Amino acid sequence: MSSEEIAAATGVTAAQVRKDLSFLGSLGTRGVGYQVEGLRDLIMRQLGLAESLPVVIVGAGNLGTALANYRGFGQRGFRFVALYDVSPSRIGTSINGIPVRHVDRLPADVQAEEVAIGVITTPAEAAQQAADLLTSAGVRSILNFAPVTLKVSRGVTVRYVDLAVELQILAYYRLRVG
Amino acid sequence: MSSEEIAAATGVTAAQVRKDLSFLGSLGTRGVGYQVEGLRDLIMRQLGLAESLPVVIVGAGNLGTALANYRGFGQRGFRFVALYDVSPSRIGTSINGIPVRHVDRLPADVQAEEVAIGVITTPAEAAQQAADLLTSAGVRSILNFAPVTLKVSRGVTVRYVDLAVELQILAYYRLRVG
DNA sequence: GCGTGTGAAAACCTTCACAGCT
DNA sequence: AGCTGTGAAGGTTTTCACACGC
Repeated sequence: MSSEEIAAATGVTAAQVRKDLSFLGSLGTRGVGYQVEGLRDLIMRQLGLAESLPVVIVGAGNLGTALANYRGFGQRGFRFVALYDVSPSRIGTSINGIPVRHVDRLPADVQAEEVAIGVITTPAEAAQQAADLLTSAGVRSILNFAPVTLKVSRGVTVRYVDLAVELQILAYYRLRVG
Repeated sequence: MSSEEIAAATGVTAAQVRKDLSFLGSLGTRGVGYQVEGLRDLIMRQLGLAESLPVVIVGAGNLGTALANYRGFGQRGFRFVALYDVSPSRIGTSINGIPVRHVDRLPADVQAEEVAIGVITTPAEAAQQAADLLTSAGVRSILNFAPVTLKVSRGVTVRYVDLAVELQILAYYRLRVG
């Protein structure tokens, strides 16, 4: 597959594809193109995702449930250990085969499974508590869906996904370009 | 509130706050700082979000439901008109007061309500169809949660939120920085 | 001949640092 | 005295364009 074809399939420019891939080595064959399957494996290995990375989800509401139900995380290199909540009606159930447990059990599970990443899908009010719980259990990477800025100690990486912000960005382009 | 304080609250640098705001005009008072309430209103107006922008959601599964249940879109400048699905068990119900309708009704609703933005929360297989439906109804901005690249005509803006990619980005930082 | 790999150029974005206003 | 507003510097990312290998 040529860089041109990869570009068309992914919505990036061909030059960008070539530059980016060049950082990982000379992966293509001149005059021919790239072997996509090989690229995929190499990139997964570079990300440390050759075997699945364990992930926990804090908050078993609609969004947490949506994530747990989302197929395809397996092939993308992740494995959900459990969801954590405080609501008695949720605890003890399971979603797509993933158990819902009381947040009290999170620290032990994180230790046992060597969980590297935590996802926060709680209401905004509970997000900081969730972050504190995760970091004190040893999680150093957090994906936060709650619309609040989290205070975390140095060395902890937080990535934010704010659904309203995504819509606002679209609203912006609508006026400029679109 | 000073640029320093805004920076601390949002996780950006003070210089960045000042530069960004400077593009909208001379909004602060030297020696004093910014009036946050006024900034908020101005930015909302600049984004065309002074009065709520109508949005439709295609796909009333877990993720669509999560979005519909998410409070706070009102204050952020958006209003969900309806969710659309094809499952008879979902059609006719409502989520957080937002009706779930058959996708056939989408074009008429988009026209009637002058919907500007569509959100795709369908399974991957149905996402392209959803995009075609939205664009032919006149929607020119799409927020896509399905993990596929959409083919859309020129003039249509698509923004992607891929939950697995977000985790992969975290996995990357974990190796480099974290 | 075709498509990669890559220096060099261009575009873009962030940070610096300080003059100037309140 | 304190904090904004902003040119200039510095840094990063993207695009260009073409020599080189298959």
